[in-house]
Amino acid sequence: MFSKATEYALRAIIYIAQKSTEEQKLSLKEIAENIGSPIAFTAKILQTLSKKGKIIRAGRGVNGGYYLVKEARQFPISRILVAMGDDSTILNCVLGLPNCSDERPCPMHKHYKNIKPQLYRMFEETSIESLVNDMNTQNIFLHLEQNTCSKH
Amino acid sequence: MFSKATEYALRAIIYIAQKSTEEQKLSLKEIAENIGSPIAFTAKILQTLSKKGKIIRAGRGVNGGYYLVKEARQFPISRILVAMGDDSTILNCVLGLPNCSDERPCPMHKHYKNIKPQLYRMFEETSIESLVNDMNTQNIFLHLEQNTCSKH
DNA sequence: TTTAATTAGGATAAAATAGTCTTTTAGCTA
DNA sequence: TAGCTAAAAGACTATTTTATCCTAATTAAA
Repeated sequence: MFSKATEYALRAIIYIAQKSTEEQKLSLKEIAENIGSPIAFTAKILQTLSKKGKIIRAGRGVNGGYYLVKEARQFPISRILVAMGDDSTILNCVLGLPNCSDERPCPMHKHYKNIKPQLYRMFEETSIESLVNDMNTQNIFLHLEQNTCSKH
Repeated sequence: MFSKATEYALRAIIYIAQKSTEEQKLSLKEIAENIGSPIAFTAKILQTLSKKGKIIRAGRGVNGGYYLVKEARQFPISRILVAMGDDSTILNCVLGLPNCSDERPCPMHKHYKNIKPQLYRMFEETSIESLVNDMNTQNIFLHLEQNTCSKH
């Protein structure tokens, strides 16, 4: 559905949002390890989320690291997609046609027209904060490991 | 949502399904022009849809070209995604996590769990034939041109 | 049986995506 | 201020995706 970079970005923001404060920054290493992403690639992504997305900020030097900017708790998840330049999935026609609309529908349009706004709203109306709240009150994690046993 | 190759494949199958019969085959050139895809790349895609997907067949030589295999009219659209190896979008977790499920939900899971089956069913329960029927009875096309004027 | 039309298939190229490595910059602390 | 630490930045590499080109194989028709 999204690029690897966007998947890592979504996981990183969720991890940072849950664990960081301006006083308790998270190192690149900690973040990369806990979201299962390559460390140097993650650095690139975090720079994008900082510079373009203004979702996180970085402190350098000793006790440096990344933390979520305060206002970002209210940001919708779509903000991450936009920062990563990867929001076409929730905006475009299934067949990739440039003019698909109710007025000029493609063959898939009538089937997708009720799903697309749900997808859009999922990313637009879910805030970073709400995900963190869910994680803090329910049994929700970023499960990285491959599930080998049948019971858990 | 899908790769370029998959988008071209979906458009190609829809075009072929609407216009071809075993007696009226369509040339590569005609198909590529009408779905707005690069001709040589389209050839590769049509080979995949023929060899791996068994959705179309090709006749070579004079009066050769592509046509939909008879049984393929009943095939679901998902068949094209599978042939192109691009069905992960309708199967995977939004965050790309390998174990995401009702039992081990990721933070986005509860928001996506009602949308994903709709997406899945859209491709699984819509047949190639039904799209052609819609196109033949309604004002539905593969609109390729960029829409410049405001009225149409 | 030659010729023209047409797809098949392999080699190659270009662009985008994914990922690494090295040097520079900034911030903390002794 | 010197020295350590961690991110920033840019160069570089690898892989995948997108796309092109050329030759071979196939087939119908002249």
